[in-house]
Order: sequence, then C-alpha cells, then structure tokens
Amino acid sequence: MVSKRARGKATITDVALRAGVSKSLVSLVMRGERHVSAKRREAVQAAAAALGYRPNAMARGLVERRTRTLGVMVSDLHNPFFADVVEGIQDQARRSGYRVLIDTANNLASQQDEAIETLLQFRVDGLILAGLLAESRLIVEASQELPVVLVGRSARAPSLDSVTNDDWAGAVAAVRHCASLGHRRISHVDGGQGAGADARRRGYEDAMRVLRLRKHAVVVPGSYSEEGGHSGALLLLERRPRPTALFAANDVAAIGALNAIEERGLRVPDDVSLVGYDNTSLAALRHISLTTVHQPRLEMGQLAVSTLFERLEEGRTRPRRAVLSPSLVVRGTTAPPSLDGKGNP
Amino acid sequence: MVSKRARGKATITDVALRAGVSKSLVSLVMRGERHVSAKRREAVQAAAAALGYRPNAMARGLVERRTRTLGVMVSDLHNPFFADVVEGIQDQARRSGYRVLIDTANNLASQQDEAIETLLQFRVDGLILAGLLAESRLIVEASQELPVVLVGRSARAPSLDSVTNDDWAGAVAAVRHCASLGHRRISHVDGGQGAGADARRRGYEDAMRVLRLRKHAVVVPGSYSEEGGHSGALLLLERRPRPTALFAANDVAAIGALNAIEERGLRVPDDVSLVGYDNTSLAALRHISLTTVHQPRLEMGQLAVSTLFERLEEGRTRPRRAVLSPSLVVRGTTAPPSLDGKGNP
DNA sequence: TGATAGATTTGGAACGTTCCACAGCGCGTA
DNA sequence: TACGCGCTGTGGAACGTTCCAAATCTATCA
Repeated sequence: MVSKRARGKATITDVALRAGVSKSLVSLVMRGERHVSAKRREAVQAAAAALGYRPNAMARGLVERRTRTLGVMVSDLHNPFFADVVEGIQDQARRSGYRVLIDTANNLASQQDEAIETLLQFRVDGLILAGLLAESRLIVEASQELPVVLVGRSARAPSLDSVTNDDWAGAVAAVRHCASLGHRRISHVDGGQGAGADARRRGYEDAMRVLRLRKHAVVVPGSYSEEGGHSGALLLLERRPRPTALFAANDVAAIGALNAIEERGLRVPDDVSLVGYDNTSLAALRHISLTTVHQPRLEMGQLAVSTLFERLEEGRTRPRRAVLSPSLVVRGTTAPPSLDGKGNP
Repeated sequence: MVSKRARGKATITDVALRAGVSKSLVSLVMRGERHVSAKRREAVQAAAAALGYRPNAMARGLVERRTRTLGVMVSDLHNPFFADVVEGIQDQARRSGYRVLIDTANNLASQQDEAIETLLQFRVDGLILAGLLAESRLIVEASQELPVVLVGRSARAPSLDSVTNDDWAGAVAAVRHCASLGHRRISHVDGGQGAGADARRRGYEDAMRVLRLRKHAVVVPGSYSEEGGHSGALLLLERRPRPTALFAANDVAAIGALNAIEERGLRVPDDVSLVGYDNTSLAALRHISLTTVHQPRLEMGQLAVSTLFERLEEGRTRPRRAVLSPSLVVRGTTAPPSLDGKGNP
C-alpha cells in the first residue's frame, strides 16, 4: 500500500496517472502548448492542482540544457546603488520571460568567486556581475561557456561585455565643479579595488593636472564603504594646509567622510566641501543633500540584460562595451571655500 | 570527428574518459570520498582541471533529491535592514556547508509569490522569507514540502517558523520614550501591510492608552518606504494642533518623514521629534542621527538558518517562534517639546 | 464506405549525476 | 595452498523532465 505522496512533491507522472493520460501530454499542457484537446487539458490542470504539482526546474534544465534564468552576483547588498541595478535587471528579465537568481559576496573577493560558482553550477543561462571586485580567472573562463556582463566595471578580457558609466568623465566633472567654486586643495579618497574606482582616480588626477592644480592633488586609499570613506577623510583632514574639498569614491564612502568631517568639528560645506559618486537615494536625502555624480542605475541594469540577450538570442559574439554618461548633481555639500584674512582659502 | 567540447561544458563522463576510469570513480573523487587510491585521484583531478569540469548542480540535485541550497526571498532590497539579515543568513549557511540563492519582490506582493515560486522550482532545501508582505496560500502550501521560516513577520500557519523581534514592545518603548520627554501629541505613521507593522501599530495604540494619551493617538496609513513615511508625515503635519512627536513604522519611512518635516519648514527635534524602527545604518549616520528601535539583524538572519536546520537535520516538526528583544536607541531626533507661552506644548 | 490528411497523443531515449550491489585484487592466516 | 576479508573500482538503475518519431483519432471528401 503506497501512502499518498506528500503534497507538492508530485511528479509529472503522478499527474499523468491521475488525469489518465501520458506524461508527455502533461508536459505539453504544463508548457501551454496548443494542439491539446480542451477535455484533456482541463483534466490535466485539475489533476495538477489537486496534487499541488510544481515542475522541477532541475529536471527541466537538465534536458532542455537551459534554465531561462539569469544569475546576478552583487558584490555588496549594503550599497543602495545595487538595489536599483538589480531592480532594472529584474524588470527587463521578467519582460523577456526570464527569472533571476541573486547571490552576493559581502564585499569580499573570496566570496565573490564562491557566489559565481554557485550560479554556474545551477547552469544559469547568463551571468551579470554587479560591482565586481576583481576580474578573476574563474570569470574569464566562465565567459567561454555563457554570456557574462559586468556592471560598473569595464571588462578587460575580450569575451566579457560590460555596462558602465564613464567614471573618468564623472570624476572630471566632480573636480571641475569644485574648482569652479574656487577650490584648489581638492583631495580624493579613492575606492581601492572597487568597480570603476581606478577610472575615477585617474579622472581626478587628470582633471587636477589640466586645471593646473597638480601640486594640490592628494589621493588617499579608501574603499566603497562607509569605513573606507571615514578613514580616508580622517587622513586628509590631518594635512596642513587642510584640503577645502573632498571627492569621495562613491556616496557610501562620502557618508563616511561626512561623519569624519563632523567628528573633527568641521562643517560641510562651510569648512569642507564634499562630493560623492552614484547619486544613490542616500545622497538625495534632504538631511544629507550630497553633491554627487549621477549614474543611471535602473537603465544600467536593464541594459545589462539586453546585452546578455544579444548574445543569448541574437548570436552576437563580439564584445559590447556600453558606456553611459554620468551627470553632476549639485546639492548642498559644495560651496565656495571660505577665505582667510588674506583672501586665500 | 568530434570537435573538442567547449571548455567547461564537460560532463563527468568526459572526465572519466580522459582519466581512464569509470564515471563512478570520478563522482567519488569530486565528492572527496576517501578509499580512492592516490594515483587515480590525481588522474581524475588532472583531467577535471584540464577540461574545466564543473559539477552540474541540477543533475546532482535531481538524484540526491536535495540541493544543499537555501532560498531567500527578500521583499525589498532597498531597505538596508535586509542587507544585514542576508549577511547573517549567508554567514550561518556557509558555516554549515549550504549555499544561498536570493530572489526579491521589489516590495510588490505580486512579485513575491513569483520569487518564491522560482526558488521552489529549483528545489531549495529550505526557504527564508524576509520581510514578507503577505502570508499567501502558496507559502502555507510550500511549508508542507520544505521548512519555511519567516523573518520579521510572525507566522500564522502552524507549519511556519518565524524569527521576529517583539514589535509590540519596541513600539511601546518608542512611545514611552517620547512621553517621558513630555510629548503628548504623539502620532504614528504605520507600515501598512509590512512585516511587523501591525504589531507596531498595536504597540503604539496600547502604549498611548496606558499612558492615558488615547485622545491624542492618531495613526495615518504609510508603508515601509520613504514615500510612505513622507506622505503619512505630510498628513500628520496638516493637523491642528500639530503633533509634537512622530513615530514612523521603520527607519526608511522615518527618513521620508524627515524630508516631509523639513519641507514644511519645521525642524527636528525642535519642532517635531521623530522616532524610527530597525536601527539601520541609515539611522546611525551622524547627519541623520535618528532615535530608533534596534533589532539584532545579523542574529536574526543567523537564527533563521539554525531554525531551518533544526527541521532539516534534527527532525523538529513543532513550530518555532523566536522573538528577540528590541531596544531603544536614543539619538538626536528626539527632545522635549518646545512650549508655547502658556507652558503647553 | 474507404481513404486521407490533419490533429492529438504516446512511448522511450536522453540529460548528468548519485547510489548500490557486486566484482577484482592483494594479503594475512590456517 | 586456499580462503576470506578489506579495499578499490565499476556498471547500470534512477531522479523528473523534454523531445522526437511514431501511433492513434477524427473528420472530410470522393
């Protein structure tokens, strides 16, 4: 005597048995094929509902050799930047009948490869790497097997696609903005190995050079985190003469810098101007009102998905490197430097 | 003539062929079984490396009938609360040799069931639902098949476990704090259908009653989002006499309320005191410095995983409802109400 | 009435693993 | 010398689907 199966663990065969048809027919119905008689279709649907049948994505994926699933590796869920990127990804994927599976690396390079490996073992059809910390060997190898697109970091290997904003130009805009307000001692807390941090650093340096402020250029090491911005800013605020403007590698780091500045008893923007990068929801808070560089996050997520589909469904094989334009958003954390008695900042 | 397989799509059979052993032996080596001669083990490992072999989690899962994977549904990636919960989940899962797959609902009940369905189709071994918007039928049915634990919302169905903080007590503490500062017109912007919002609302109402402030109690509808807090606060600030303290359903909503208060030209805490809930990183920002109620987020994530494992590996079948204690964190957004000429707030 | 052309339906192979029962092998012991 | 035992290693079934070729129906038409 076989006991009734646990609800929901029913297989296609159970449904077939109950509906009095072959498992092939059940398969047809479940996939919504036409050319199935109404009578049988209803019988199958009734049986499936009664048994709580749920198709097994693994068995499906095994034989179909694809999962209609996109894998997304997010380096750091704490950064609100990625919440929007993921939202864009979900939007676009859903529109195309794909689903999305996310894994995260807690901002650690070691966990990053682990997360990617998990996604690969589940044989996702495409991989989106948001805020990649390092372009590891695993990633390049993976791109021989399936489309891989980087969001936020520009790809080096030719088999990788990428969607980025022009970090260099964004950084230049940030520096130019400060300079145009009259700042000369503009410093930069960089983003370490973070995605795009390198280009932002170069943009900062190039802009300082072009503006003939090279001798005032100072870069201290930081990271895409509050802690990174905090410690970097503390270093800078030690310097004499003190910088009058700080360009942080991203908004989260800028918040850390903001805290550091206040801890030192200084005011923003009266004593120190501050610029971030990303224009996350944080920056827009009235209480923070951070001058920053906007990246079209939602679009970037959507674009990542369509870039993937170009390879998946349209057979593109040449790399695509989409670079969107950033734009400066001026808010309350920047102002002209206050002058000392001699008219110097 | 068979062309060389694409790197990485190699199967266990390819590895077996190249190493000159049976696929069973390859399987043993890949799973790290002992009782395999060193010679063969090395041969297999070399072959696997050369072919870029990666085990297929779907094929594995199919025959093993488990995936060593936990599914996590996060209602809203924009809420930093969940970043910490997920971090705790990842920690604990990794420690037990499980991996984690995440899906998100963009704060929409409709997408919530979709996300869960995806996870179920991939036959995750257990399900963690963080910030559930509504306890749908799907969820209750799913809990007959696999362990399901809710984080942030207390379960109703007996087959569900949950990890929550005592939202009622947290809300009471928030109200008492305001009252002890001298506030009487304390209003609440609620969290709508959000996880725990109901208990927070009841806590607010009960505290107001006990404090004999029932006639001052006002609840306006909101949600766990900036927008919800913003619109709710605007409603409250219209009222005459105006409330002197606002208790928002969570930190994100409190930020929205903060914006609304400032838009109305009022100052916090001079004109209006404000309390949030969750003690997210947002609240801790010096610039915001929000008085709020702390929930142990990391712990809650970890506890969710161990709760799952008790069912998965220790055979527990009775529901477990863990309730952690919240604690009030007093920061800069609360102060005694300013008095008018007659000594009234 | 008998074909015949569609329209439906079906059985069985295949997908890439793990599991299990069993086969070899080498060695110590009676 | 023969036996038995502990290691190693192997073939084939099974997991739950989809796919494909072939079988079966059902009208329709001459």
